[in-house]
Amino acid sequence: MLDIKLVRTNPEYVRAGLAKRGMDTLVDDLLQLDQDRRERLTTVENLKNKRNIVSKEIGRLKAGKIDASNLIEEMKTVNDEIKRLDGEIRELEEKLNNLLLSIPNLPQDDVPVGRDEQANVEIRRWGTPPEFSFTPQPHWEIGEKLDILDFERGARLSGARFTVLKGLGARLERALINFMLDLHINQHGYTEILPPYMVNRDCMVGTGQLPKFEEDMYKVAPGDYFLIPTAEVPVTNLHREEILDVEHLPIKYVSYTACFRAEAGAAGRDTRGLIRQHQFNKVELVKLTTPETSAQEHETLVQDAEKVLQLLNLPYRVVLLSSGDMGFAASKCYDLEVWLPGFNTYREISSCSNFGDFQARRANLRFRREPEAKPEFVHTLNGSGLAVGRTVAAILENYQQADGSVVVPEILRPYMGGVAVIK
RNA sequence: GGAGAGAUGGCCGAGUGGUCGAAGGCGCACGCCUGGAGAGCGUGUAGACGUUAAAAGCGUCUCCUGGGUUCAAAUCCCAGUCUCUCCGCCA
Repeated sequence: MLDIKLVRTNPEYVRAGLAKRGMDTLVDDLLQLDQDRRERLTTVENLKNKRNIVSKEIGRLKAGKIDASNLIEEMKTVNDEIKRLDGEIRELEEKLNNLLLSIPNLPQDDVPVGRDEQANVEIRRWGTPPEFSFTPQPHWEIGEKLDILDFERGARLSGARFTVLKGLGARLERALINFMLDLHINQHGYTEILPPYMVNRDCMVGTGQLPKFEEDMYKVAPGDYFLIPTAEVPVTNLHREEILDVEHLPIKYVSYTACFRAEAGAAGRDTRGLIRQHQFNKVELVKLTTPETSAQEHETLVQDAEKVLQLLNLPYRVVLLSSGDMGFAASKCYDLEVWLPGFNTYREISSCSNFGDFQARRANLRFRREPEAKPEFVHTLNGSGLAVGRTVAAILENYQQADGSVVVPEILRPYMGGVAVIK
């Protein structure tokens, strides 16, 4: 959520930022609602002040057995006016708040400006795409032939975009989850969180999924629950409504969860394979930090995610997303794209974002520098470390051999009971 | 699912209609004291919003949430959420 005070004091800056996202008509609406609200607020607060003073006077008179009925009558008309103004203010605040909740974050200054992924900037590449003496297969064909991925039965159980993992396929998924968690816990200093997979509406508003993207979320029938689309939601909201001690920052959490996405707008895209599923596994990194350190923490977050790909020896590149390609809540975002030989291209496997105070303001997530200091909003960051299903796809495609078998990356073998080849 | 109890400041806890944003204690900060520490003593310790260029000051709101009664609500009424205890069910 944008800071209404920033809109008020620096509307041109906000207008310019939103223009980079391809929207600019909202600032005037915000200013008008804000001004209307403040005008009425000043009036009604003066009336309430009067009411408080007179009420105390009435109390004194009654205590002294003196008649106060004329003052009580006067207050009745004042109360009618207060009630009317309070109603108007409530309406204006609701409009203002709804509008603010539907406006995306402003891009940081070093984010490339553009309308879509065409304007993204490649930052660096790591590794060399493997050469094959045969035509590399897409992962779904490899997985089906090895009888470790079962798309047909996934569809029978649940429908399109659901997959069953079997035997060493299931084992590989589980090995990756444990490998990633161990790496981030032991080498990168994150604390593991295993959160609920269903959260309430407040959490979804806090991280920015609601109110704008409700149609992409799975809603659970009894109660007002949502299936989490990413561990970002429960983990970022863990400290909502809290004021954290500055010496506890940065807080670094790593969390494995299943993720659930309706993919409502993705009909016809990535219909085969593991790339786009309604349910998938992900290991997520989340940081809460101070404003002055968030840019640096963002860089190290990306490096922590890259380390997974490096240890698995999977070629990838880092891309800085353009203003038009970034997610709603992000102020700056790097994607990691892994090389997929079956697609002959790089595909997103991790998205690492700095949200600034955008989510913190929604979730009322603050910290205090000194015991007596005024609370400030933290900066929140997160990134996949990594999407597990896509990592399975990347391993199958990069490590495939002419005979249809797949070599297990060395670092995973201890997690696979020593299995070196899936055949 | 049934029955009951409860929700007050960072924490504990008092407060059943009127100088209550809230006693007291703990914790924390600063000062005094001390060779130093502790004890002791003193002072101070919520947040949001509005007014302001900003601060100070002032005002409004907040005692789980949302409505209501009243000139006046932590306190009375209604609805909801959450926590705890007992019973039932259950991996």
